[in-house]
Amino acid sequence: VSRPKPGEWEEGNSNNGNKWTTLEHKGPLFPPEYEPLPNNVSFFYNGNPVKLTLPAEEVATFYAKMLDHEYTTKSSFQENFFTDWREEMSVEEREQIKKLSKCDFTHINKYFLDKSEEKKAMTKEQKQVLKEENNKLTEEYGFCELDGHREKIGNFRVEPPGLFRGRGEHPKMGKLKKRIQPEEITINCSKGSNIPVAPKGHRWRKVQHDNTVTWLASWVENVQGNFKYVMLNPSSKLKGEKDWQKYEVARKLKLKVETIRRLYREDWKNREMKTRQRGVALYFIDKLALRAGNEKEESETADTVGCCSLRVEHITLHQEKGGQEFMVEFDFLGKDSIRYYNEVPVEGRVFKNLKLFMENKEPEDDLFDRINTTYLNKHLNQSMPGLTAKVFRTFNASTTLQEQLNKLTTGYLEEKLLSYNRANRAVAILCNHQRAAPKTFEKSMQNLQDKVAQKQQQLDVARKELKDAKKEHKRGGTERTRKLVEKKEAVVKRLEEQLKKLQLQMTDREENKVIALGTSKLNYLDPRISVAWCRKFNVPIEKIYNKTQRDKFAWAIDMTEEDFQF
DNA sequence: CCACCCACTTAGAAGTAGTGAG
DNA sequence: CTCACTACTTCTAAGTGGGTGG
Repeated sequence: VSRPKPGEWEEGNSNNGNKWTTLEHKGPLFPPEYEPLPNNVSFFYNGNPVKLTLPAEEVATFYAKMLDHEYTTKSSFQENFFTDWREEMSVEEREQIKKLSKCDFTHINKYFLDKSEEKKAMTKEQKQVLKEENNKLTEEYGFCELDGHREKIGNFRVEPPGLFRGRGEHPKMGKLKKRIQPEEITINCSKGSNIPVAPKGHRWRKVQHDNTVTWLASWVENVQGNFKYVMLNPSSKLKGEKDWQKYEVARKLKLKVETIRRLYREDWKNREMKTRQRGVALYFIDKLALRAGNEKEESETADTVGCCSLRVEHITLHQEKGGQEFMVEFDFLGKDSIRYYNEVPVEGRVFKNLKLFMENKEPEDDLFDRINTTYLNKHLNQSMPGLTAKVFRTFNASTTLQEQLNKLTTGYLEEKLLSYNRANRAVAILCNHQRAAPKTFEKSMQNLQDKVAQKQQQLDVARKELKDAKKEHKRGGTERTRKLVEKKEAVVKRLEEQLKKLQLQMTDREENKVIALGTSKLNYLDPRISVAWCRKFNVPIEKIYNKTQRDKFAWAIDMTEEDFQF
């Protein structure tokens, strides 16, 4: 399939706001109907088995499946679940079941555990059959036709019902996420196309033909009232083009950033408080890659903040700390309730301004009380069309990667990769990308450690053997002893190499404990930087991007620009 | 302005498949 | 061949930011 190259995208259909001309798809795929529990599996209340009505039973299974999850130990999860569960009960059930503490889901839990064991224990052939069935569904529902191209859909399945799992201290955790009916779903496709057929006995909420948006189907989720969309996979032209544009905006910022920095530094001395706050907020966003920090609905969501929504309690000023002047200590929960902790030396003027912003305020007051993200973005847009707060993250992340990669040395492939990963981790640290340490982390480190020890031992033995061989050769040098020395030398060399590689691998793993090298960084790093680096240092692209990533970045991997610089 | 609506990107966790050592 | 572990994929929550209308 021939596609326009990124350079040609600009002139393409981006001007008029239309996202496509034709769009045809099969509609989203619904999760299977609820399968009632067999009669020998019981829910117990107050020690007695209780046969639940189907709707109540289904919700009970959601909880039962999560019994060994930390969520179920949290009181707000329990309370939210119980309240919503009771809504699904019959009058009689509601009368009978009044306390979660008297509910016993362990039998149901065991039933599902056994079931998953059974599934694991299936024969190869049975598993193959299941896989085939799944492939068939993906083949049928997982693709659409957009402007004559067959494109992969990102999420073609309707989200199944379950219990809401918020991140952090989410006030709505445990609430029932209801089953979505076709009657709630809006379909978006082109006028003349084959309209998706709703499941038997059902109809869609609405079928529309709006080509100014990119989604194929949408519905409103009941827990928070948010919109949910079925959209294309990142490998699609539509998403790829958008991604490319994002990096082009970031590159444009690179040309302007010095001017913008000069301007916000000027703002620090402005007589208006609002302007000063704007200047300091931008400084944080630029220097620390903080997120913009939109306001969010209190008590509806976890208490997290970004730059503009920082509160006085989130920073501590130190005139002097650790031998450095004007230190600001940040401690707050950001997106996904990931903790941001940082001690940063700032310029005297910034420090003075922060003091001013905090004067006569309570800890829970906004630090930047005169500004918000809309105001900030409007201001940024005046400096450069298309510039918003989030562009700084893309710009700073990509710039950091480029700088790190520019100072690389050569060596073994493993050494190059370690350096590459380190450059990536520098970005992850900048963006505060973290993850919970994997449960098996310590163990896997130990395994590597053991491997290293084993290799070291082999090496010791080999060295000893080499020494002996050399001795023997010295005593009476023959062709045979010379060959032996050569052979032993080769063995030692090979083992040394293997040991070194193992150690490199171990270092990499260790450094990867909490600093995520997952998918997050991919959102900020212009793939052309990495592709150019691979070419320059003769590293196969598969070593740094897996299949999914290569699909996503096909537009960059195909690029002809040999010596791309961000 | 502000509140709300909507569409889209970004994010870590969870789930699954593949792989390599024993 | 099996099983444990890892690497990859999927899932969906949680952000950003534009628009609109009062």
